[in-house]
Amino acid sequence: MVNFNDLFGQDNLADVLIGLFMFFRRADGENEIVSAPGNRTVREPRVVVQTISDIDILDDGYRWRKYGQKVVKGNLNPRSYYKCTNPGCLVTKQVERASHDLKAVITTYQGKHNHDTPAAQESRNHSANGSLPTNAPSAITPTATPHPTNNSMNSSFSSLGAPRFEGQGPYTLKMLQGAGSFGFLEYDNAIGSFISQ
DNA sequence: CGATTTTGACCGGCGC
DNA sequence: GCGCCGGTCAAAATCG
Repeated sequence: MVNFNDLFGQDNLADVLIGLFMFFRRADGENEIVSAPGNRTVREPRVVVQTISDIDILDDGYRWRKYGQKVVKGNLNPRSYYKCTNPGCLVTKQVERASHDLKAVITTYQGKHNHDTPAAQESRNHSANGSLPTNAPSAITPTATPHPTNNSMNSSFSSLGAPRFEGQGPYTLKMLQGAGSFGFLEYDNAIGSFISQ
């Protein structure tokens, strides 16, 4: 396992974390309408994070236990399923690499942690831990400034291999140049229309 | 020795 | 009703 601190302390980090994009949307049942058919039990917030990394396991400060691995259609690479090991925390995440971009690791989080990050990392979490992350994995915010590796990594996620993003919550991510700042973009139904049309 | 990974089987939903 | 597909379980193996 590698955690962010380790990552940022090592040399191979050079290629590890360049751009990071997160798209999130709250669906915790507050303002979200989940009565639409086909949207039954899956209404937890989903966060899709794409990172550029050589390694698949990006430790975001939580502890995960792998519970499955599957090869999904449209992607040669297997997808791994992880669960948060903290008691009472049902957060899951799945990690897979982009179909043809072996450097792109797509991590999909589901649910919210109801506990603090295991006291392992305190990577400049200037924010008060009192209120847990609302819907964004705050632990993932890269602290170190990416390097000026001007890889024009504009792999637009046009037809991302991620299936089941149709209809309801198409969260996608796009890459920016992580020249020290990352952006949040919301592709509300852009992909949705792309698929359903 | 406990925790975690591995890997195949199993299950439920969906489309045909 | 059947088969495909994605997701989870669970037993054995492995790691630290």
